Amino acid sequence: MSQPSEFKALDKSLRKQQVIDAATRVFHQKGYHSATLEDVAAELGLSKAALYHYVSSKEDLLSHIYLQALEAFFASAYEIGRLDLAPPAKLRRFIRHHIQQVIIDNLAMFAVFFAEENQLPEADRRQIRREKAKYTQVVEGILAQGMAQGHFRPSDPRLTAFALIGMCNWVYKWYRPGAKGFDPQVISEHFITLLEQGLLARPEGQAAAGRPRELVQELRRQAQALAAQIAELEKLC
Amino acid sequence: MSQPSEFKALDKSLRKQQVIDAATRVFHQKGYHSATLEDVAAELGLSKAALYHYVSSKEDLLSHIYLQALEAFFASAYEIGRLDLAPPAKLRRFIRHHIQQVIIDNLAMFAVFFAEENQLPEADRRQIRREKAKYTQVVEGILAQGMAQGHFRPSDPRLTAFALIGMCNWVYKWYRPGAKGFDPQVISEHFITLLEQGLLARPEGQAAAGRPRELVQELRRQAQALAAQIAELEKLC
DNA sequence: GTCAAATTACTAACCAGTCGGTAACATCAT
DNA sequence: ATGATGTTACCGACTGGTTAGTAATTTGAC
Repeated sequence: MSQPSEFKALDKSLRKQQVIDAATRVFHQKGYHSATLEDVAAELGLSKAALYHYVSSKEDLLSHIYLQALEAFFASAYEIGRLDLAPPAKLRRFIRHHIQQVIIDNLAMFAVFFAEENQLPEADRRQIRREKAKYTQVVEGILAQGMAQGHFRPSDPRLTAFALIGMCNWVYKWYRPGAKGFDPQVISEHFITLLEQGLLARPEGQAAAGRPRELVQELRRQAQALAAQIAELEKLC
Repeated sequence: MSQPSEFKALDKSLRKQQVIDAATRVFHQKGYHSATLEDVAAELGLSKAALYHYVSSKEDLLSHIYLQALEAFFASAYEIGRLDLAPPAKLRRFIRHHIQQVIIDNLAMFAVFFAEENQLPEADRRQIRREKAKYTQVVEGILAQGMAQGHFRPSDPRLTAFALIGMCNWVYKWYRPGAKGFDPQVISEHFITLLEQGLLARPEGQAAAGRPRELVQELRRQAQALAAQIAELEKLC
């Protein structure tokens, strides 16, 4: 019968997942190179040699972590990008998903993902870079669409995407699960509001003046940026 | 005489700095643990043993990098925090300084700083954590002040500080000096405008300025208003 | 009894740090 | 100025500990 062997197979892949998860925790805590396979084995109550039943090398272990991180990235990103929603709503969904389901649900995984890219062989590294670029492009697409439809203030979509993704990814550096601290939902909504509304108080921008001289410089720069945006748009008309 | 010995001392500390800089580059590229002292020595055309004239251990080398990173952090942060400026102007200065003089001027150093904290002994780690908290508090202070004075929309200053710092720190992940890509000044001003104004188009959150033609008109109006503000302020200077 | 899971015991490579030494140069008493 | 004495900057060769990966062997579930 194939039933038992399927059970076996399931068992084995389940165990393999446990090995990967243990490695993720250990690599996160000690760093990929400092961590030994004995550490990983100890985390599971196994001997080092037993790990080689499930993975072929330490590097293979790291590759698996990266593959799963990419899966987490793209689990819903594409669908959100393709949803039939107005860009602001799309963006809100994306941010909530990225902060909560991607980063916070996989803290250790992304700590490793962001830290150990250079330990991978060049071929894998190139793939990772491509996939990251794709992810940025999803955000860029939402932003560009929103600007074209007049929902968002016009600005360079790539630079804005970098800002947004950086703000969200950085969460892995300071968020600690449990107990006191910020709730994932609170973080998401705070970031969404900050991104949409900005910092400045709405009613009047007048009191916001520092020294006139600096303000003039600042306004001039804004004026230049505006002029560039106008020029660019006029080409399209 | 003490003159000659002082010259010597200067020479030695200069060489030591070269060693630290080389280590920063190598640690950045390969990671602290993967990098060997032979790699660092090769970068300088020296033998491994020679390094021990300038530093006492590999870990000591890493400590030096962290100390210098903290210096870079605080070189101007405190002064900016204490300046007699309105909070929005203070914040703009801070962001420009952080992106350009802290992160971009020391890319490799901060790549190491953000990646290798766990390789330091616990005592050093605690100090680093304290200093980072202080740095966040400078930003928090500016934000809280700005909210109290009605310049900024009220919100949790710590969470906003995390967002801001994350957005700016993340630059080290994608900024590549030289050639094509974004200019440090452009990045700073873009982030400042995004943070202050937010993403949403000004007049209404709706599709008020849907078509490019209307958008151009809207931007022209903004430009005129800006020009008027500039003219008015220049009279005061 | 057989096969998968796991173990103990081992090897080969690597690397931080040490040691003994050398060449170049400075210092200074004579 | 000279040569005795010390110092600085460096090197090649080595050591001792560590660790990825392997081989031979045991355990135990069905």
